[in-house]
Amino acid sequence: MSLANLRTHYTSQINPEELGDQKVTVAGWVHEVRDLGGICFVVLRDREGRAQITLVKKKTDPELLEKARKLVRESVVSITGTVKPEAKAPNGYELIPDEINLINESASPLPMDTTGKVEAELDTRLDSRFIDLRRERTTAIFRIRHEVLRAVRNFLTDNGFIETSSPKVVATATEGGTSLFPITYFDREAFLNQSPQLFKQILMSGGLDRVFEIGPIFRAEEHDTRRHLNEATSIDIEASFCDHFDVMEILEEMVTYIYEQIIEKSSDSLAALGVELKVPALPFKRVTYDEAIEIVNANTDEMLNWGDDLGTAAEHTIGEHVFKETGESHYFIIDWPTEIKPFYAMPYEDNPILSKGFDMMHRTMELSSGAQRIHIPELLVSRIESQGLDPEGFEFYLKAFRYGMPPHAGWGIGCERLVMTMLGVENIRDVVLFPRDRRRLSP
RNA sequence: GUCCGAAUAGUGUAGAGGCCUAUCAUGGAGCCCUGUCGAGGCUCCGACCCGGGUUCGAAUCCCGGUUCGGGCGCCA
Repeated sequence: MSLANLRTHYTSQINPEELGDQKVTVAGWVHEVRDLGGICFVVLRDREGRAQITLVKKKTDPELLEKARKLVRESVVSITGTVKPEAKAPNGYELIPDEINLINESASPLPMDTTGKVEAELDTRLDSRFIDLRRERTTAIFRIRHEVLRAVRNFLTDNGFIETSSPKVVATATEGGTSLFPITYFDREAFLNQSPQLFKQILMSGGLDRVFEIGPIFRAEEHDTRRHLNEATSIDIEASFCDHFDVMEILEEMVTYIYEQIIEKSSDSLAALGVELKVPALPFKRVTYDEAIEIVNANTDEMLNWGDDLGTAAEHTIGEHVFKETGESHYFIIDWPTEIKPFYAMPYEDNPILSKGFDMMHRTMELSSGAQRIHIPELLVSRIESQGLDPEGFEFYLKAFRYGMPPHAGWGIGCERLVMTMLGVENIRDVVLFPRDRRRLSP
């Protein structure tokens, strides 16, 4: 038996002028039942919206009316009825039912409210994500995330990038720095990959020229903040015959394109979230590392020395400073000391204590980091060594540099941070369906 | 990891040693109600995180634990 007869239309597809007096079947969840005595309203919710089913006591089969009154909220139903244009009804129509098919009754009470009357805490919502997703606000976030990723794919594809995938199970640490999750790979130890970095660089040696990847990254850091996850989604690119400034332009253009696309395609979701988006102005301000240090030292009690990394407080100070000056949330920090950037960041030829690494910042947090990469094998080996790492562990990677590696550059941007900063969401877990953090491993 | 804070019906909350037989909202059960759209009215149901301690008496104070939230660190 086909289930196609359970639904002919989404609620949003019912146009009362076109479908007036016609029979339709809608399927979804019982959002609410409002029984006024002589008249009873059932609100059915599907992914696209809601429909009001109206049963007038005097005109309805008593059995059907009783069935409607007894519906348990959040049960799955399929309802067939006649579309009746009605100015008093939400969306300008209501459905006069012939048949109410109770497909799966919900248990009661619900783990949380779905109507927006009583807020639930994030932890409660994540424990019952399936119910949380039945709330308009939550769905809106994930609809927008989908459009963000679609915009990324469109933009990068249109700019000559090929979508690739790199392994998530790897033999060795990719970059040093962060801790990795060890796993068992048959009889060997392996790790979950922290970044596609080394693999996308190898693809440059392979001549793919411009690649991108959207995929999971794993970090075993025991961080405990509103903007960190142990499993995140990274959007990465790598491009040959480019320097860091070239890929910074690609990055800022991509970000503005995404904002434009979300405004165009997701106005309903933005409205549900109460967010009014402003497209960032191009080009993003370039702040040098030296200027960043000065801003922090001039505006706070903190005294940073040249060579120090920028902490959370420093990032906020610089972000607020740039925002005051430009009215923009996005900016770059460039010309970082080589020593505090990863080994693969290219030092400036004429001043090797500075690197061609950059960070792309939002007022509130770091969104992306990138660099022109070292393409010269000898230099790469000496940088690996000077960061206290063993080049032998990187042989699979270094090999690709000895047989014709073009100069190249790239970046990675955190998908969740991009979405949360765009929507003004305060906790990164809000923009992940099933977040993995220091404590949460289920659901 | 560390510092600060919190934990009360399914959900969100009030509560400052006896006023607690624990507040309110939402929810659930039931009744009334013909235009609701956070419907309204009435009745009922449902909770003090765990373990010690102080006290005549603890939801309330103290100690330990657990869990959650926030800041910082680590990191992107």
